Amino acid sequence: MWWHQHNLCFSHPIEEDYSSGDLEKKVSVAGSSTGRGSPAVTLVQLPSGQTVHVQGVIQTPQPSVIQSPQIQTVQVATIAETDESADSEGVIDSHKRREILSRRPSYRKILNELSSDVPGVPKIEEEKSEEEGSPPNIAAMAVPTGIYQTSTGQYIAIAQGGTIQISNPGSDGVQGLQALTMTNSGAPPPGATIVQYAAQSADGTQQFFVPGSQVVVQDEETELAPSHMAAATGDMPTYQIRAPTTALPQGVVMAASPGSLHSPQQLAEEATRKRELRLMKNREAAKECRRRKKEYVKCLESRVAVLEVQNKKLIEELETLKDICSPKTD
DNA sequence: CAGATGTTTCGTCATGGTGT
DNA sequence: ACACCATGACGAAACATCTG
Repeated sequence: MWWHQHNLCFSHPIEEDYSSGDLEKKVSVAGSSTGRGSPAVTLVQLPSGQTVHVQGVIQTPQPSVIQSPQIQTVQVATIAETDESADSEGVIDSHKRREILSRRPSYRKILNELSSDVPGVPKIEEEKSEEEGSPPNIAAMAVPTGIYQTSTGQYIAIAQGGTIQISNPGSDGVQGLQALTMTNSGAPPPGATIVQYAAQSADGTQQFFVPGSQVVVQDEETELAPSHMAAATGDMPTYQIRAPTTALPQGVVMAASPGSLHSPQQLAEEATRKRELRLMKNREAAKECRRRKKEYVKCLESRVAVLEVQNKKLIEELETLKDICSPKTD
């Protein structure tokens, strides 16, 4: 909803709260427009507490910083209408809101569009390996043949020579990185456990997929409980990468050919497996989305700061020109 | 210090957009 | 048409701050 409100922010004072704390920050926008031709002064309070005065001296065709390319004025009007009649339409409120809140372009798209207009705005790369999404410590140590992310956000890089590197994106630098070597990286005997890994991480359940051969990294102690519920603090969770032929422990997600499913039980298991996989992917996607969103907000804030400086300069320039054009006549 | 209140973080669901 | 992805919305839990 917040981007719709931004559409109004230059004509109405708005105390804006990103809904349900999803954005974890507040940007207060108080605006006052004195009408046509008069400069509109807008106060933008950044989450850091800094107050930015954005004064529109010159009405340029340039879109507002906080406008998405697809501003939908109709939707804003609809929201206002919904708010007014909220008491009578309480039941359909949720559904209506969902309908009202149509999709906006992704942050990556918006930012890239912004950055193509303004040189100061950094681009969000298509591949996160260029930025903080992929910890630099992985690339610094070896040339990985594959990088995977676990369900708890850790990155696992499998390097040539069988070295597995695990890094925690939450920690900066090399501290979060742990490495281990597969002892039988050449040709593992069928059914044999390839490697056991004990990490100092306080994280709980681990699970990731390695396309092709080994399938699972499983925390034996915490099964598949959600990571935030796992109380493994201080313990040394163990992980195993198993060959697909081994009997998998409970909760292990593993691909199966759909054609081999017959019994209802197998179908149910398949459905469960698909659901688990979907949830896991969506979990990771949500994390990534939030990370992008934060980056997006940061970029917007920095752009506001840049525009503020620009604006100041223009005002000064205007004053100078005024002085030149209309010198005092006394 | 305990309870209230606010904030942050995370997982999940719903849904639109997009590629095949 | 379908699968998959991106993201807003929502609720729950953890954490922080305030208040009596």
